Amino acid sequence: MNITLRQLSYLIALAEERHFGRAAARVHVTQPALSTQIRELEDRLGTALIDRTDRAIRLTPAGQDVLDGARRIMGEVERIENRTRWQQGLSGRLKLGIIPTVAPYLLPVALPRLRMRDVTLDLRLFEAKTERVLDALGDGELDAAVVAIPAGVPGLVEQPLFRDRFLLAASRGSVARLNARGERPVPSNLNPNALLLLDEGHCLADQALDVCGTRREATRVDLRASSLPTLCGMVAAGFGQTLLPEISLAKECAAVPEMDVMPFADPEPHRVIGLVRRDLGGTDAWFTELGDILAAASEQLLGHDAAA
Amino acid sequence: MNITLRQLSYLIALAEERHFGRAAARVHVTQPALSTQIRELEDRLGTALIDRTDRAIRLTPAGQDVLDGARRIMGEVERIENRTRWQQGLSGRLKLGIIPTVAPYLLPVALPRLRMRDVTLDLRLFEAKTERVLDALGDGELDAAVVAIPAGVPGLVEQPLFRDRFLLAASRGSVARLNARGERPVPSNLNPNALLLLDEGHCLADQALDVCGTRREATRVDLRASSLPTLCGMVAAGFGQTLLPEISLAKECAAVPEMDVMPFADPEPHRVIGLVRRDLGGTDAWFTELGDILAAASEQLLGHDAAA
DNA sequence: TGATGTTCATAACCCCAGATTATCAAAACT
DNA sequence: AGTTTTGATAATCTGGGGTTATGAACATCA
Repeated sequence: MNITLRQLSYLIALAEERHFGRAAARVHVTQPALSTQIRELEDRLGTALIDRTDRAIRLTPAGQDVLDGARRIMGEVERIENRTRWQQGLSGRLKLGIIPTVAPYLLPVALPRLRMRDVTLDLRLFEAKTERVLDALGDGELDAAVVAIPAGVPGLVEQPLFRDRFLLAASRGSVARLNARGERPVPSNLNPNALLLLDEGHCLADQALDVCGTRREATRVDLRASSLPTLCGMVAAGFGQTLLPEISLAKECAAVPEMDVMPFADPEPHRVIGLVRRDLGGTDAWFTELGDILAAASEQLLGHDAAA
Repeated sequence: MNITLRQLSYLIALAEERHFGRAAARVHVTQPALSTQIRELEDRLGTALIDRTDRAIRLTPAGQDVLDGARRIMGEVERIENRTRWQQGLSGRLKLGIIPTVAPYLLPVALPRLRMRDVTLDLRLFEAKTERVLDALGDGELDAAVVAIPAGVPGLVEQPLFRDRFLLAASRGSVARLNARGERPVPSNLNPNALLLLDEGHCLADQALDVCGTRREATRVDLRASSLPTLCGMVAAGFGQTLLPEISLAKECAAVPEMDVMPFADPEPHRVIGLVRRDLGGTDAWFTELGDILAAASEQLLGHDAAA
């Protein structure tokens, strides 16, 4: 058998985690798989690379030497991938992550625009909560992702796409009553107990809690929706009120007529949706190109220029 | 799927052969296997690497770029293998090629000596004619080989092991008759028609023809042995005479008592057996160590110091 | 111009490398 | 001693990558 990139990448993971189990998790395999690959690398090279005498994993001198080479090799591999993959702009396969509170609204508008730009583009979408999207991005499973920025993860490049205002959503009656008073509501004055939120892990829920100055414990924990349409349904049924991102309005208001929205008082709370990618130092023409298309889509969707 | 070293090595072969079939042969796979790997590399990178429009294979600019990276990577891989594999001297797995006119005589003496030196050594032997041995060596399938030197192949390092004299072998009667004359035979005076040789491809046959100043066509082409024991049997049965390497004498003379040998007149014809390896610029302690053991074995076998 | 040969791509099938789950053994805590 | 943690080993299954057979495109030649 021959030495493989797989073995080298496992070695790197092991050297950095100093633990077989964690290293295995990092490269998304089970611990025995990693163990055997390391062992095979060792007898291929005829040398022990890992010092197993001690409890703590440590590299032998030879192991350190191989590790250095492995790092150079994997770096060169990554360089190859990045130089070639995108040098001809936005084409080929593109794996894009996107959060659930944006995807169903932005994509129907953005996808036709992408298709218009390049019919050969093979787009693979990955819809998941922010954390999983960013993990996948960090692992190189995704080429880029649409999330709320700043993501607060080092090593990522962020490009703002649009400013997404939050609006108060409630039943028609409640909104009419508020309107009658003639003043626009203030987020921090909302009754936490009547505030409906998305399930845990959705950044929108965190952002809503943030702008309201509330903690999750103060809210109705028995009523958490796993998607915005569900949440809107609950709001319309009079279970409470919530914050809706502007990007969802057209679709949700049409789908749930018993719900109404109204803007908050200035300064209006909002989130910024951006396109992020790993910082690889390569050309980023494709990245800005993709960003432009998505921004244009949001502009069409929001009916105005919401450049963040 | 991920990019692999296999794909990169296939790309290098293809770039150098400029031909799918030949490149496939070079890496010891069939043409479809190489084709699919190249294709997979291409769609992994999202770019055409090979310009197939023309009849002649050519790399696209991207292909050239990837090729450069691939070369760096494979170089680094090889460096890793050579640095680690032998840094602790002669141990671990050792793949050794050896020609058939040396193997059965040298090995029985050399193997115990190797084992004595290091019981952990996992020795894999490959017995084949010179050409195949050198091919395997060049491919990196072998770590070293025992052949007649100079091998005439660039990029190989040669270390002489011993001087192997050729002696005239014939039936007891013939040898007795020659001895009676009181003079030692001269190779170029042998009757080509009575000269028995090994099958084609054995370097010993070429060397015998060389020292006799004869061409193969002049010999009895209907009597070619595929091994020295067979050849000795033919000689003993009175079919003709041949040249035997000194290293084979003890064994063959004992096995075939009806055969006898006598030395040639000075300057005695001979071949030099050497240990060869690829020139990799790494440490060669293991190489000289192995050479020393083999030379000592030959010394024991030939009963004298035959340092070449 | 049709026949033939060369060359790369594709299809169908097969096998082993490498994954998984389950389990063990040894060391490090209670 | 009992429990937990961690890496190694065993048994098993699957997909990547191999092979052979065949197709399609193009060049070459009678």
